[in-house]
Amino acid sequence: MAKDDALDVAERVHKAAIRMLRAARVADATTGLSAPKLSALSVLVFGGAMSLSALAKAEQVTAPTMSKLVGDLEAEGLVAKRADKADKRGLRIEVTTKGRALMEKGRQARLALLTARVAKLSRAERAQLDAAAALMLKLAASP
Amino acid sequence: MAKDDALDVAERVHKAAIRMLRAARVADATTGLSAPKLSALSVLVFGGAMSLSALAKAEQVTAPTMSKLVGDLEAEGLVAKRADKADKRGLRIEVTTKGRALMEKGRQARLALLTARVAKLSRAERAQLDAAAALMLKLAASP
DNA sequence: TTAGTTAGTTAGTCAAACTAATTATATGCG
DNA sequence: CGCATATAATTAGTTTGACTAACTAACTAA
Repeated sequence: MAKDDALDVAERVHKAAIRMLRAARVADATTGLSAPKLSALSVLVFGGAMSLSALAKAEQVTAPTMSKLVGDLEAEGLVAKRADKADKRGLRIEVTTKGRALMEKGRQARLALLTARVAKLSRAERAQLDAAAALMLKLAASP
Repeated sequence: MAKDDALDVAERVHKAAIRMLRAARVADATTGLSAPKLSALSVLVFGGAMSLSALAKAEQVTAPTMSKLVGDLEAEGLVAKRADKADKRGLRIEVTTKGRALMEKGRQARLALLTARVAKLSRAERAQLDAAAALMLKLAASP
């Protein structure tokens, strides 16, 4: 049976994830923040304070790109740069209370959109979705 | 039980989808094409030839932005513009053979990455993932 | 027929990506 | 130890991709 062939499953999950996130994306406007800035902020909130290079790597951009983004976020009071005690070249980039609040707002808007739709599913379907979420995380983390 | 609450499920699926696609994204470099161009090309391949405004809407950008992107893609020989017979103002944007091949290459690279990981799952897990894909499409299409 | 709408393009601006080069600090080897 | 090399972040300059405003051409309906 072709239906559970790894390639076909990868294909369908890939496409479905893209469509779902694309639909959710329309909610981002509520923050007034650009997608790259919102995304960087989100990584900081969930991953905790980190160096500029670590953040750049997480976001798959170069250090200069992230340097500029973080500079802008700092100017808006959404993140703060602290010196790294152990390494004088390095930074610790932290989310401020204001930054956390704004990120949370955008996140809520996205989730509200998705939640309204998830709520229409049956209990069994929600369980199915939840189990798949764990699997997708596993795929993402896979070596 | 909180575990199948709609908000929690939405939250976990949202995060998992983001992480999975972020992991897959590293493969896009193989095409030499930028993300917006690759994405537009992909919409054309799967959605078939369409007008500029339809493509712009699908990609959630404005008409001028898409006009420039399509112009670039045309210059690279990846798409072709044809006049709309019924409406002389309109265009039909078609993918060329070359465009289709390049898009397919990028798609394969992404999917190869995911497929390798999906293949490590059990048959039951793949089935679970596949069922969830259908549900995510439903969420994306939901009004 | 003419007023209003829709399709697409052009012009101009800004944000976000890159590479190359700079500065400062760490690290490691002879 | 001292110098070469590597690493962290920034600065400078360029390109790409996003927007709005303004335009032309063509369609639609009063």
